[in-house]
Amino acid sequence: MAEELREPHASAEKGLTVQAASDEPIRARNVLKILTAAVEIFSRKGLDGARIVEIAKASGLPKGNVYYYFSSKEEIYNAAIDHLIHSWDDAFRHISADREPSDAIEAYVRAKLDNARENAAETRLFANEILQGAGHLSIKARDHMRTVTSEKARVIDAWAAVGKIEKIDARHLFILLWSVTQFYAEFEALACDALNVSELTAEDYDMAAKTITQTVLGGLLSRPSG
Amino acid sequence: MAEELREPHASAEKGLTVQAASDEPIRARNVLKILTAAVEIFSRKGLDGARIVEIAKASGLPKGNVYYYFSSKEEIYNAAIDHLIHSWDDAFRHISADREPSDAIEAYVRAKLDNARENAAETRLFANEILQGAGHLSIKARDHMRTVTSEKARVIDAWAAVGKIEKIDARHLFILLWSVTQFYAEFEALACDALNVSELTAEDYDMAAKTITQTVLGGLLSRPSG
DNA sequence: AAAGAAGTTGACAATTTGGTCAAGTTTTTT
DNA sequence: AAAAAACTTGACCAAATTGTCAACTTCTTT
Repeated sequence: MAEELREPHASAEKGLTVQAASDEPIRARNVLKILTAAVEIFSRKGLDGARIVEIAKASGLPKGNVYYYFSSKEEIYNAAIDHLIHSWDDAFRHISADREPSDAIEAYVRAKLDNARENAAETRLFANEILQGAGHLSIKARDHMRTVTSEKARVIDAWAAVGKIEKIDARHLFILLWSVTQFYAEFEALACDALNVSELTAEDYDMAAKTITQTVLGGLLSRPSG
Repeated sequence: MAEELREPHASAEKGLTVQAASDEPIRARNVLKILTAAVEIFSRKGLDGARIVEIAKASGLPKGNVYYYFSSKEEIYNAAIDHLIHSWDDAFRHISADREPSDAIEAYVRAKLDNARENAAETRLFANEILQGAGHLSIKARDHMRTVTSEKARVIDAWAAVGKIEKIDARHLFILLWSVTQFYAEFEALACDALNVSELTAEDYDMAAKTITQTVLGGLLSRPSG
């Protein structure tokens, strides 16, 4: 032994992608570069469709350098999707029993839309991973999502129990809210066509939030006025 | 000349994938086999991620035979996505000015969900194509979608104008309906987690239709009763 | 400033992949 | 039944792609 003790492939440890410079400036910075580029490429092409030279080029690093930090394409992919879950259930905080349903749901929709707009690549990557069958999401991550969903479903049920909202299947309601809030980032090309614009602006997202909350809260059918 | 005049790569002519046996039984049958397998594989992996040996294996034909009918992977891909649009706006028929909004929208939601369930692979392929930027959808196809969307938006506007429904942004409303009805097929893994089931049954789809129409039509907030 | 650790790089090997093809078999036409 | 067209197939090739590595430079430690 004692010959080669350097351990190059430490890869994504704790929250390497979150904060950048501190005690390991070069490594942290380059890993961040690689993961940022990887999220972008993987989000469009998926694991098998992405070429690591593409990721290398997008990160500004030569390919050999990428392999200095990660030992395989799959390792990059796993590191990239690892912290997706956090931003996923972050917006869920707003669904809490002590708030008024209309406030809570509007806040949730806006948080979800903001996140989708600000982290479009991550949102697409998540979609891509689910499309392919979610084979790279850890059991732990999926368990967490199931737990949080069940917990929040009870909040909806409680609102319905005290007559604050209509009786509704909470889980299908969540699916409705997830799908539409993610749509604008995931299927931007289609959203642009539907809205007859060349790209989505902040105003489009704002109008989306208004339309979603108005529809989901108040419904389409005219209220019995007078 | 006069040596080799056979022209193998006629590929996907008119509606080869629609009807099977008739005047060109072998070709039609094999092209259908290939396209069916291709839709499945492409829907999960995308154009770049799919391997043609995989498609060949899934179609039960040797790779060389696949290349007898198609000259390249991209040609298979284009043939596969070509007729996706048809099923897309098929459900849109239900949104017509002479129907009652609640009937029309419920019928639309059910038609869209049924189609997503029956043609899950096609639905996923469409999603995958849009995710990647819709670069393989023809200008003509996208124009058609824009036209139909605008046309149907006028129906919504007309309903609102005569007071049958609340004033709403029709285009964002369509996005809401598209996203949620396609979600169950595209992100089945996530839907299963959310619903706490191992696979989606007809009952799940039925409950989805009920929840969507109830929410969109009537809204969550309790009606002023009494 | 010397030494060791960390990071960089282009060239290289091994494998996979898209696509070709000649020689065969089956089907259709005459 | 003979000829022609359509179809089948595995072997083959060239290009692309993943992953390796030895030599090199830069940074950190003492």
